[in-house]
Amino acid sequence: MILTALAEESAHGYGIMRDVEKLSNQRVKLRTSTLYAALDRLSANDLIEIDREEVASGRLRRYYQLTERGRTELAAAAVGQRAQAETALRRLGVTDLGWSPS
Amino acid sequence: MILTALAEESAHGYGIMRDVEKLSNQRVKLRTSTLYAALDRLSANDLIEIDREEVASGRLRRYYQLTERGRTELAAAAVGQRAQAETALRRLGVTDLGWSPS
DNA sequence: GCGGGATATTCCAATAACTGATATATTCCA
DNA sequence: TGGAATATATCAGTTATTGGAATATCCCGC
Repeated sequence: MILTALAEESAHGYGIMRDVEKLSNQRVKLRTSTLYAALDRLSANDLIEIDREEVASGRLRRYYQLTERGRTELAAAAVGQRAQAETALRRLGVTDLGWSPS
Repeated sequence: MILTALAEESAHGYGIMRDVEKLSNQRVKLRTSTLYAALDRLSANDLIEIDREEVASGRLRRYYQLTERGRTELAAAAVGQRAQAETALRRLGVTDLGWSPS
């Protein structure tokens, strides 16, 4: 979800938090401790990298962006997850296969 | 993924393991320790329950099935994940939106 | 002007989850 | 006869998440 939040344009931690909430229809709320730790791990694994740092009104803002590897892995994961979700719905016999991506 | 594995019919641990591998195109391999602990947790959370136990050739086989709650939560999660995957692909500019659910 | 919520990151201790390994036991195939 | 597949259990060690507190500014309403 963090990678998805960064798929369109670079964002900083707090912005990612808000986007992930929106993406999940408020069902997933990242704690700051989870988020910043995840950001560090994703950086260490070369899936994201620092785009730039800004200081706006005394507050630091560190913008992250997807790396090429992050882009590739997100695409692969998304294709897999979509297929898995379809399988689940088909197996459950859910007939309404409509959706509204945000 | 465990819930998805159980969406069609009840299955036992080892069968779930194989199905999850298949569902994920071999990308996710559940370790036995992960799997059986997860099964215990899902039971405790009333998402799955024991369907029946069999003894086939000296080996125990414990079949699990989704509870009504498990069914509902899986459906909700699948709808959410599909939407999230679509968003990711759209944001990445992936134009091939076809898929082949297994 | 004052409290509260939003913005923004950092760090900690406690809890939860996953990993890798080992154990047990049978069946089937080469 | 040795290895892979089938099946589950359990343990110690690592990794990840949680919930909280700390720090600081800005904006809104009252």
